[in-house]
Formats: sequence, C-alpha cells, structure tokens
Amino acid sequence: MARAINFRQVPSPLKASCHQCSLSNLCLPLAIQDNDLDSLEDIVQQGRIYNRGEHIFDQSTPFRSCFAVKSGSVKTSIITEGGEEQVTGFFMPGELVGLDSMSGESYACTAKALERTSVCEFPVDKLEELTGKLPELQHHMYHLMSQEIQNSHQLAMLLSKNTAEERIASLLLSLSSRFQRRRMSPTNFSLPMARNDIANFLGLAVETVSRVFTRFQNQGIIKARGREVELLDIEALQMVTRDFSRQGCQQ
Amino acid sequence: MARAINFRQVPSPLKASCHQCSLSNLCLPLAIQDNDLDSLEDIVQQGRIYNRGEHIFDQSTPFRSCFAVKSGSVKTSIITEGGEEQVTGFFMPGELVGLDSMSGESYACTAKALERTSVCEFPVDKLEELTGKLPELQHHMYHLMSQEIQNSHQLAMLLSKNTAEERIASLLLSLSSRFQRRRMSPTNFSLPMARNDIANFLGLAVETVSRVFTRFQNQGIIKARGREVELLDIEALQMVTRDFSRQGCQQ
DNA sequence: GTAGCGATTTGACTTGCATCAATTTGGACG
DNA sequence: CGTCCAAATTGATGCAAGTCAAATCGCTAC
Repeated sequence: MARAINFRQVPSPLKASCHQCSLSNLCLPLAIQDNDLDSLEDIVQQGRIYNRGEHIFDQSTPFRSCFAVKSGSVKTSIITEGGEEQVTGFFMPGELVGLDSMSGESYACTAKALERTSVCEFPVDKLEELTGKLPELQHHMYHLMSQEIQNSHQLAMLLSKNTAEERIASLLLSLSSRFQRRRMSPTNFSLPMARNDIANFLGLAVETVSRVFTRFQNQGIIKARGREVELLDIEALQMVTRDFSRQGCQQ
Repeated sequence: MARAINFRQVPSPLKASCHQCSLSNLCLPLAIQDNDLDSLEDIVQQGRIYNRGEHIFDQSTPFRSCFAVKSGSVKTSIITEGGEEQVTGFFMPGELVGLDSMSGESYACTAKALERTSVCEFPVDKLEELTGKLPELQHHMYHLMSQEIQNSHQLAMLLSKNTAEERIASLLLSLSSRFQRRRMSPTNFSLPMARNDIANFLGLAVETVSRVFTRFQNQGIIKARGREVELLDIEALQMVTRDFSRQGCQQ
C-alpha cells in the first residue's frame, strides 16, 4: 500500500485505499478532488468480509458508521415489534448503506449481506467532521441522502399505484441500470436476492412474483433460471412500467 | 374578496426573525446556539404568503431553496409524465419542505399550499455554506434528511403491508402527535387536506377512505364532520395500527 | 337566499392479488 | 450419489379494496 506508515489509529483497523479502488467513480471519492482524497482515506476503515446471511448491523446496534458496499450486495429491512419484515432497499457495490440512520442512537434498519460481501466503513463522527471541511463532500452527502428520499418516494408510488407486473418490471430495469453503471452487462446478470426478498420489497406475495416471472418468460420478455436473468426485450419492459397514460388519460 | 390589496411582493425579501418565531423550538433554530442564530437569520428570507391551492414550487422550478412552513400546511407530490399524482407528504408548521430535492437541478416534487400558508425560505447555497461552519446545524440537516428517509420507509411499509383501516389510523395518529408537538389539541383538530389527498397518500380510493371514516365513527373511535375530526379513543386507534402479531404469529 | 359545482358519502358489482395447498427444483453435505 | 430442507413454482379459491354509478353535502358567489 502506498502511504504505508500512518499514525497508529488505536483500534488499528486496516485503512482502505480509495486511490486504488475501482469504485472511486461511484462511491464518496466521486465528489472530491484528488488532493483531498487522502483525508477521506484517513477516516475510512477497511470493513470485514461478511458471508451470505450475516448481519452488518441491526436495529439494536448503536449507530456509528455508514458502510459503502465494495463487493457483493446488501439488503436493508425494517423489522417490526411483531417480527414482520419490510425490505427497504438493496445495495450494490459503490452504494452507501446507513443514511437512513443518521438520526437516533441505533440503526433504523437491519443490514444483511445477500452474498459474500465486503464493505468500507465510514465512522460518522469523523465523516461529519470531514464534510464540515470539504464543501463538495458535504454537498455530495446531501445529494446522496436526497436521492435516497427520492428512491423511497418512487417505491411508495410503485406500491400504491402499480400492478405486480409493473413493479417487477421496474425492479428489473433498476437493477439493469445499476449493473450497467458498473460496466457489467445490463441484460445478463444474476439477481443477488431471493424471490422472497423481491416479493417483500415490492409488497407482493412470493407466489405472485413467481407467476409474473413465468408470464414475462412466456411473453419472451425475459429468460430466467433461478437467479440468473436475461432481459431479452428491454423496451417491452419499459412499456410495462410506463402506465400507458395515453389511454388512461381520456380526452 | 377579502385579501384584495396585498403588498407588491417584488423579490425584495424581508428578513425573518428566528429570534421571535414561536416555532424556533421545532424548526432549524432548534439545532443551534443562541449566538449563532443571527447567522441563520442572515440567510433566511421571509417567504410570501400562499393561498390555498397555490404552488410554492413544482417539478419544473429550478431548485434554489428549502422552505420551512410557518403557518398553514403544504402537500408535496410527484406528478408522473402521464399526469398521475402521488402525494409524498404533508408538512405542518415547523417542518422543512424540499429536502428530497437537494440533488438535481429542479425540485423533485411539487409543493402546494393546502390552506393559507406562509413559509420561510432558506437558499441552499447559503445554507450549505452555513452548515459548513456550524457543525450542529450540519448535524441537524443530516438528522432531518435521515428522518425523512425513515418516514418514507414507514410509508412504504404501510402501503405494502397494512389494510385500509390500519393506514388511516396511522395517519390520524401521526397528525395527532404533530398537532401535539405544537401544543395544540391532539384529539380535536381539522384536517388540512381533502379526502382525495388522504386517499392518494395512502394508496387507497377516495371511496375507501370515506367508508373507513364512517366505520370508525360507527365504532365510536372518532367523530368526523367534514374536515373536523375528534379522536374519541386514541388507544383504540393504536390498537388498529398495531398488527396484532400475537395472533398473526401463530404458535 | 339560492344556484352551481366540487367534495363526500353510500351502494352494487368486479377483480387482482393473497392465501392455502401441493409439487418440483436445487444446492449443501455426509 | 442420494438425502434433506429451503426455495421456487403451479393450481384452486376467497376477499379487501377498486371501479362504476348515483345521491347528498357544503361551499362560494351572486
């Protein structure tokens, strides 16, 4: 590692190298100048690696840090007192988990690795200190949080207005574009999450998700075998999502 | 018409006085020391007064400012290309509108006054500058945005898991506690929004909202005449919202 | 006061999706 | 390679809430 000798930070976590990270154009480094990158590296900690199903944090964990997904993927969900789960998001490499928890003492949700996953950890006290010094980084944080609000509003819209088919088409397209951002195939990918998680996230029953998948498959729009998915006709998927308001909007 | 002559409101914005504002324990001033209050006053602008139905901004307005509701109330919604509306929130005095728009060039939603409403305007460039200098204010902004994400997740949960009755009970309780925070009656208040807005917000048909209101009324849980509402049995309402997982959770 | 019109309520009918039930598939592991 | 259990699929049935239609309420304006 380049700047090898750094101050012994007592907890002695490994320092991550943002300079060398392939996700630096997606993650927090995106926002800041090269010469400020060092100060970001000073506060980021190389997180550990989580196996599928392991919790990164849950609603009883005291809130300390946000986490950037480095590889793998993460599911966040709220668990109610009654034990019911509501999946609130899926996070892929380059995306930041924990922004919904920056109020209150504990995390506002539970984060679980969907597969073998590695993360970088940003302790919030240090992060807030740093964003106070770097206006572009502060701006970027506002940007990310605002985006998160918008995403959640979009989800609410999907849940309240759209049919099962529309919801699933939307999710597939969202995943597709997020794979594309990472320079991976937007049409051939493997779903990081189980049908159950998809169903929960989209407010559907598993059976419905399964049925829609096979319906799409019969229509030749997608090809799906288990978690492997191929989008055969992206335009058709977009058709499905657009509420064809032409005819909805009479006159 | 009553308010015939109103001040020619050229942009010439009046400075608002946070010192004298009765909402200073709810709004942004909440976060900062008395001696820093002046710097907040320096950037805040006394916004104009909006009549019922007037837009404060819409999705084509370039994003410049966040707005604190001073009196009255505001509805935010997303309008799709097809003209469909999804209400994303209701904002009451002391609450901050526009946090979802802090990314992108234009506002992410449309904000409309539900009644005669006055607001304070915080230009974001100045606000960001200030939060860079006042760590507590920055922290509070993160807090507010995070809260907004959580609210939205709660809404998503409500939409995907709860029945019509549960959704409406939740909304009534939310309004109740927000009135209470402002030291107004938590049991007698008048709804700022129409049935239609409630329906849209909660992902229901107007007819369903109406039916649930009368059902609650027949059960003696509430009394409602038009927009005037009296919560006769708050505990019963809380009962309705809790998904009585006792029996849901078999075994 | 009363005309006019949007908001609200009420009733009758329909439907998309949940639920229940029963297989089938597939990956982990001895 | 076969066992086992969770995940996924497929089919049959019921219901909560949507849709359509009509009546009533309650402003606002003249």
